[in-house]
Amino acid sequence: MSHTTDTLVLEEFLPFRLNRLSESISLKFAQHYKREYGMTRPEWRALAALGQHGELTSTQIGKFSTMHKTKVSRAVQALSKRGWLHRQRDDNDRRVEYVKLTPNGRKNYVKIVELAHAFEEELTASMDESAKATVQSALKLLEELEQPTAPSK
Amino acid sequence: MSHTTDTLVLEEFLPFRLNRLSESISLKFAQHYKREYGMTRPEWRALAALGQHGELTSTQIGKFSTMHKTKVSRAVQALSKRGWLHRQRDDNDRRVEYVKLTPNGRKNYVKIVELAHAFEEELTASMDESAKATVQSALKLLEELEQPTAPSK
DNA sequence: TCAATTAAGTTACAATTGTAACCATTGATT
DNA sequence: AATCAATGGTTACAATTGTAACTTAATTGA
Repeated sequence: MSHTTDTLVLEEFLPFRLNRLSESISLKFAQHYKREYGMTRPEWRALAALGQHGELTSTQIGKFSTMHKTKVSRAVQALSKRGWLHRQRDDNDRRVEYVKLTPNGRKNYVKIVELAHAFEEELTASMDESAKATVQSALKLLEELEQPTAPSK
Repeated sequence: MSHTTDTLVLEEFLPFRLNRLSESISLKFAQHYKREYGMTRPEWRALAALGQHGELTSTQIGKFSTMHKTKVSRAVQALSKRGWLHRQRDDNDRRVEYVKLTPNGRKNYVKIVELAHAFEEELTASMDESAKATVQSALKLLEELEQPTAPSK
């Protein structure tokens, strides 16, 4: 029927390309916060979610950072041990625990965020505005594939 | 100096977006070959490299599929055990081993490639041609960030 | 009110991965 | 030729992750 080839060119295959890009970029960024703070990726993500949204439950951290609850649990423990988080049980629903950054936690968050902004800027420094726009559009398009917009009304 | 914000919006951060996209898409595709062939991601990648390029050494498989040599080693072992690969020592350099698909290996490779093509088409079915072109350009731009083109001459 | 479900979060265990050490072999240096 | 360094590939061990079971608490509904 159609152009069914019996081979696949890996470098043209979308999942592979995305995976390769993501790995190499994430890894490069991870080196920064790993070297300077000994932080792991799940920890960075939990930190980022808390820094952006303020007080959150672990479940919410998982939602915002798309991590499984066990990863969240371990990341929260690790960040707590550093003294970067404050944890507080909900008195109405004692299963729930609210987590937020301590002053020290936020101080470090801010520093890492600076790192992040600098990293992103340096990474994309060689692209002109139109190239950047293309990347933004593409990301948006791809993200929409994931969650096909709910029919409005 | 510039627009240094003291928070980061995770959903706008390039490494995060790429990672999230890549994970969700790769995972979705992995379900196919995992369910139907019990194959892991490293195995699929090694298979893809061999299917595309023919006979390869493990080192070359690693190059083409961007995997570490231990991953390659284990993947090759697993595929061998299935009878999908044929391995042959180089007589000139007896450290090296050439790996290629057996007829049965190729038969299965072709089937999985069909899966892959179908998956990619279905995934991008909702995009029109111009959207697809945008995605292609963006991927190319991002990939160029990684390996800044060697100065010609 | 008191089982039976369900939810939030942790923990135990198995599978996967990464790092480093390791063989075996080849190539380079003397 | 004899040593030394480098290369292809595997293996051992440690760290990371994922899955499932578990704990505690809340909710449902008979």
